[in-house]
Amino acid sequence: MSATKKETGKVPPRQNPMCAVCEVRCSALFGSLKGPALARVQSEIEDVALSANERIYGPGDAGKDVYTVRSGMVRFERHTEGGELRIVRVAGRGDLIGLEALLQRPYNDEALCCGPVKLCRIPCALIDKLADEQGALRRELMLRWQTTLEASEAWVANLATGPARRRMLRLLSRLSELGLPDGTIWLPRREKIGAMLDLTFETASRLVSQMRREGVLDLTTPRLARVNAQALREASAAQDAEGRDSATV
Amino acid sequence: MSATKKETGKVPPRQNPMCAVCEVRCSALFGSLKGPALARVQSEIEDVALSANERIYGPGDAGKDVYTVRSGMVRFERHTEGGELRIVRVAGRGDLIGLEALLQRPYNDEALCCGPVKLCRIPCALIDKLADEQGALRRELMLRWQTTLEASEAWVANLATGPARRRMLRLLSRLSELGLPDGTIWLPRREKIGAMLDLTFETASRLVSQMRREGVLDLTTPRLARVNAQALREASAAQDAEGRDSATV
DNA sequence: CGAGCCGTTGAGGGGATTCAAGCTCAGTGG
DNA sequence: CCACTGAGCTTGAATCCCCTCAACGGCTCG
Repeated sequence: MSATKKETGKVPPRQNPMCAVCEVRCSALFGSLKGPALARVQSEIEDVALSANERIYGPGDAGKDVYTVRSGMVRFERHTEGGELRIVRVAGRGDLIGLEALLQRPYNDEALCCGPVKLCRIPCALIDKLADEQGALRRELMLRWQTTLEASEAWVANLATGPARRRMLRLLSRLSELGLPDGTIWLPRREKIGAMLDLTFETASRLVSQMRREGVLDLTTPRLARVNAQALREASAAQDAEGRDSATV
Repeated sequence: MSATKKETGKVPPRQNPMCAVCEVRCSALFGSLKGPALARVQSEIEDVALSANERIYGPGDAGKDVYTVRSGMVRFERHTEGGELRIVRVAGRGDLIGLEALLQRPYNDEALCCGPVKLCRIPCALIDKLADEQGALRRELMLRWQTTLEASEAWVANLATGPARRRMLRLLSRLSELGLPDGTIWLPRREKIGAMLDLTFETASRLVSQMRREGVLDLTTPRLARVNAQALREASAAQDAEGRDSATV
C-alpha cells in the first residue's frame, strides 16, 4: 500500500480532489489507476464537506454513489427489529462506504457524520465503467467489502461483548485509531455512546466520568477528548485479566 | 485438520455435486453459468459431508478454497481481545463462506459445523479463472460479500442488543429461518447459545426453559427442537412492545 | 430570563452473573 | 447388573452490575 507511483507531477487544477495528490490516495480506491483513466476519474468525482450530524445517505435513498472518507468519522445507524436505535459500525479515513449501491441495492443503514467530514462522492456508473477496463479495480472493490466485513465482525466481538467497562475501553481504543496521532479523539454524545455499546446514556456518562477520574480520558472541548494511550492500555489489560480469571476458574 | 491437499490429480470425474441439478443451484454461486463452463466447474468442485463440531477452516489455515453450504448450519467463532470465545455469525443453506480466501487472506474466524453439514469445496483458482471469462460471476461474488456483511450487521442490531430474553427470541427466529419449514431447528448447546448472545450458559439455560414453559419451544432430541412460530411471533411482539414503552416515556 | 438540551450524579430496583447443588444420560468397568 | 464417572442441563440463592427514576448544573438560544 505504500505509494505505487505518485508525484505524476503538477496535475492541473480542477475543482475536485485530484486523486493523484490526494492525501488518502495510497489507501484509496483509485490508487492503482494510471494516467488517462485517472484523469477521467477526476472530472467525475466530487468532493463534499459536511458538518456534524449531517446525513450522507439513508435507507430508501436511491443509491447512485459510493463515498471515500477523506477525513472525519462516519457512523452507521439502524433500527433493531424492536425499533430501537443502534449504531452498528463506524468508518474513518480511507474507508469506502455505501458499497450496496454498486449492486443497485438500497442503502442498509443511515450514514451520519460525527463531527466535520470530508468525502469523495464517486458515481457507481464511473466505477462500473472503469472496472471493465481496469481489472485491479475489481479486486480493490472486493478488498473493500472484506475490510468492511471484518470491521463489522470485530464490532460484534469487541464492542458488543462483556461488561460495560470493557466495551467502553475498547470503544476508546477504536476511537483512538480513528483520531489524531496525539491521542485527540472525537468523543460522541453520551446517548450515541449508548447506541454503540448498548447502554443507557446514564451508564455511558458514568463510564466517561470514571475514565476521566482514572486519567484515561481528558475532556477538552464539548465533543473532543484526549486519550492517554498508556493508561488505556493498562486499564484494558487489567480489565481483560479480570475477565480471564473468572473464566478460567 | 480436515484434508487440505486434495486435487492430487487422479480425482475421478464423477464425485461432485453436479451443479446443474444441485438443489441450491438457483441460489448458488454458479447459478448463472452456461454449458461448457458449468461442465468444467463440475470436475473441480468437491463435495464434502461433515458432522457436528467438525472444523471447516480456522485462522491461520492457508485459504485456498471457498465453500457453499448445501445443508446444515455453520458457526463462526473467534476470540475477543480479552480472550473469550464469541460466535459472531452463522451461515446456512446457500451461503458462501470463506470469502477471505479469494483475496489470498487468511481466514478470520474458525468455521465449525453445527450438526451434520454438506458443503461444496470450491478452489479459489477456479473462481479466479472463471471470473475472467464470466462477468456475471464477479457481480455474484460481490453480492455474496454484501449479503455476508448484511448478516453481520443484523447480528449486531438484533442478537447483540437489548435484554437477554429479547436476544434469545431473535436467535430462535434466526434459527427458524435456517431450519426446516415445519419449525424443526438445530438448537445449540447452552454454552454456545451463551457465546452467541453474550450470556452465561446458566442464563441461556434459564431462557430455554422459559421458552419451553411458554410453549414457544419444544425440545425433542438432544440438539433438536421445534419452534411454535405463532407463539414466537407473539412473544417477540410483546417483548418489543415492552421495550418501546420504556423507551418512549 | 426561562426553556430546552446535554451531561452528571444519587438512590433504588431488576436482571444477569456467580456460586452451588442436583439431575439425566451415555459410557465404562467392577 | 449396578456403581461410578463426567458432561451437559436445570434450578436455587446471593451478589453485583446496569437500568430506571429523579434531581440538579452548565450551556445555548429565543
